[in-house]
Amino acid sequence: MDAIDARQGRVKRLPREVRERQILDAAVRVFSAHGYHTASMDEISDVAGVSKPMIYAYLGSKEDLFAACIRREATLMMEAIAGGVQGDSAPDMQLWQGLRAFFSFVGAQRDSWRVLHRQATSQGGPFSDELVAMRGRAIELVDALLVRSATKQGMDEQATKGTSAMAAALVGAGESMADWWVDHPEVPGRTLATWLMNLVWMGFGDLVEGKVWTPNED
Amino acid sequence: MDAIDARQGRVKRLPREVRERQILDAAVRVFSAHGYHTASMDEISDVAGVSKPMIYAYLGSKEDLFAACIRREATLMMEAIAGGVQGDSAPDMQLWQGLRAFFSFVGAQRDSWRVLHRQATSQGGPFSDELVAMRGRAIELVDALLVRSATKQGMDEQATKGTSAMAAALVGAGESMADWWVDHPEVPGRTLATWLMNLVWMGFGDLVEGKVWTPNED
Amino acid sequence: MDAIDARQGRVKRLPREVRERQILDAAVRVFSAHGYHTASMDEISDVAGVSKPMIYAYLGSKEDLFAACIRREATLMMEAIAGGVQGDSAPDMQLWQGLRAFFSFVGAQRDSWRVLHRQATSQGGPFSDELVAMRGRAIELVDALLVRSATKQGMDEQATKGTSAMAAALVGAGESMADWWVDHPEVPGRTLATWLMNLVWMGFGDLVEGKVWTPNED
Amino acid sequence: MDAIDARQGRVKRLPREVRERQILDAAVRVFSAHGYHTASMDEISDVAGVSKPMIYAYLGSKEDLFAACIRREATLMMEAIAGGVQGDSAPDMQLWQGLRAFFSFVGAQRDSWRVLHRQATSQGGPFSDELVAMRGRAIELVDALLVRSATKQGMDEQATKGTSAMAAALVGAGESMADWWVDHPEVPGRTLATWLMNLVWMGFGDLVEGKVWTPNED
DNA sequence: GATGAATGAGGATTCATTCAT
DNA sequence: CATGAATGAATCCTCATTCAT
Repeated sequence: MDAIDARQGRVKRLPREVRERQILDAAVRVFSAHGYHTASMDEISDVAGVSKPMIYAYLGSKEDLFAACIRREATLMMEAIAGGVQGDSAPDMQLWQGLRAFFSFVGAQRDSWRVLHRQATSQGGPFSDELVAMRGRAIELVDALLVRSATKQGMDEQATKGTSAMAAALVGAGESMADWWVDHPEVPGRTLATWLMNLVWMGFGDLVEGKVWTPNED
Repeated sequence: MDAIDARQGRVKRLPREVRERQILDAAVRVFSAHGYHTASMDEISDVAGVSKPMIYAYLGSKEDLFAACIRREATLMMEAIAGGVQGDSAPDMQLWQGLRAFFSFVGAQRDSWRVLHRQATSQGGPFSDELVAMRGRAIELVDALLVRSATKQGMDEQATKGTSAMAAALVGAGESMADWWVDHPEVPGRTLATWLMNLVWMGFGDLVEGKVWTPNED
Repeated sequence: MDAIDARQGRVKRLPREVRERQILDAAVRVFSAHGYHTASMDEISDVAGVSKPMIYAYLGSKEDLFAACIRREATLMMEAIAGGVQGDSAPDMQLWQGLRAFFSFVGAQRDSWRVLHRQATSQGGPFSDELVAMRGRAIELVDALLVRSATKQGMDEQATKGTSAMAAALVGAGESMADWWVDHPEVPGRTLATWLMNLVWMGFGDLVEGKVWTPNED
Repeated sequence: MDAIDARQGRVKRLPREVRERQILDAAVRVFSAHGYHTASMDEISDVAGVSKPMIYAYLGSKEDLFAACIRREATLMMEAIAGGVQGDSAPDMQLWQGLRAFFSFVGAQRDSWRVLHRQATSQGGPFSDELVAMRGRAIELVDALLVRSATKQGMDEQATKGTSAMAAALVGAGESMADWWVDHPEVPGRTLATWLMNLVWMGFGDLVEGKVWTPNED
């Protein structure tokens, strides 16, 4: 009455892997729609078509579940970006390729990823750990690009100091621009990438070449 | 502890204005520390040294209270920035002055403001209304600067299109840099302002002058 | 600055009697509109244009206040009815006069009295005391009429027993009819009185005369 | 008290249906005892031997719960009355049977039903919806009886007009008499039914036969 | 493996009531 | 006399989480 019950309807005895994906998909949807706190495990289990105990068994607590969502989505994004960048390109081309990939990804996930991103960065607790780490790695990558570019062109020690801050700025600029995109969906991602590229890369290039802006007095 | 308590008057009757300030101060502290959802009205009332009914009587619901916090803090910030910018300066100087003021303000409020900012932007609901509006105004101001600068130098129609996106990027870059600052508090705010100035302003200047970056192929 | 302040606006130093009437008027309005529990002392004080401490000083607790409302309104009603009945009339005419007065009163107070009545009879607690007493007196009066009428006509001992129950029924019928009136306001009160008179008085008359209805079997 | 507690299974898992009945039973008890507003969900859950979340999960909000109580009890009553009336009896016998059933039901539920009835009719809000509907149907049924009886005996057009008002009066008289019963429990329900029958039916019969009461002058 | 049943704990909100001025 | 200021005490409701089946 349990093992021999072959009617393939009643209780779908799916492999764990499939169940986990179902749950994560539902969780991403619900978290995106309502935010971390407002989302309820009940709704997630409903959307997933899985009972709550299963969620706890497979993914752990709500916090764990959220972290798993972030991890999965962020990983997808990093992979998308990494896949778009050719390792043997020049630094500027690499940055360009990365930006293109970034905006492509965000454009395709408009409703899910950016909301998750917001949620994760805003929660004070341990939630953002995954994302902070991911963001840190992104910043480091950009920083490496900047440094490589600068070094190659002979940037002086002094000026190098701020590259990491600038990398952070660049990443933030990208995020902010993605945000701006929500209200201007007609602009193609490629254009955004171009704008940002010009804005920051040209400025950085000037900097490397010694063209420094300084306030007159102050 | 009840009858012998000789401290003059168990309950100080303070005017509404004072109490409201107390409450807002406490609310900013608590919201910053725990985030909107996790913060409890109980804790806020404790920190404020006021009973909960007073909060509801004076500031309304939790949501109202949060909005009031955001409004107050954001207004303070905008005023600080506006106060730092001289209307008759050149665009680049105005931007510089604004950045200086921004980083000064953030530096002074390190623990409170930026967290509130995060909270507000992450909550999907009506919370962020105040802040979104404020941010919109900030972006508009920067945009005006960019446009003014570009026009003066004869930027072509085509290129002008993206100024608002770039303004958004710049604001985001600033926010992100402020975030980076948390982990590098030894860097003076002035330096941050300089970096950001160089990063974006120089790039923007190049753009205006027709030095456009374009991908080789793609 | 207190006694000599002759500007007749600021603090109206009205005699207690007037204040009490103001408060009771407001209370009746608010209780009628929202019901006892849902009504708030805040709203009553607002409507009365008097501060809450005054209410407590003059009328006591919320419960006391409600009782005072009931008492006042019920007394008005009893007086209206008593005023409409001529002591030297025949029983049937007295009942008729009473019904006329009752429906007149209810018709004039449509929005206030009946709601209060409902509230009072429904609250389990000590609220209804006033009203129950008043209602009891009304029933007694009707009962006296019935008894007088019956005795005069030589009703046998046995049949007399139920007069008090019938009086209660009559009062209830009147209340219920008044209720029905809300949905049929076009019917004049006089007509209602006639209907009720015919319904119960004629039946009672038959009873007195020995025309008793009994179930065939059962 | 924790580990050694050997009673088999601390929490009995009962099917939803059973729990719902338990909850409704408790709710009827508590609402009857304290009235809608004064009753607390805490007490209901205590009495039901169920935790509050179950109540909300199964029956919804306090308002919903109250409505469910009214609905259940009123339905029971209507069924009791309907079950007591024989469709092929004469109108007077049907009324008689209905009254008998009504007083039987009320007599058996003395502590619960009538109080609920009072509560429901007194609350202004959407509570009474169920009950108002039920009462309306009762009045319609009685009205139908009256009309049928009158038509059969050739009542004139004019007099027929007030049947619905009289039906309302009759229902109110019944309720009021049931109320009076609380203070005179020694009287058997059958007697009450007889009294009421005589009071209203005989009067109605006279009316039909043209014996109309009219005030002498006025 | 899978789930309906069950709850402890806590959170927002309201309100009658009373001081201190 | 008159009131704004202040609060203790409840109340409704929700939700993450876990058993027993």
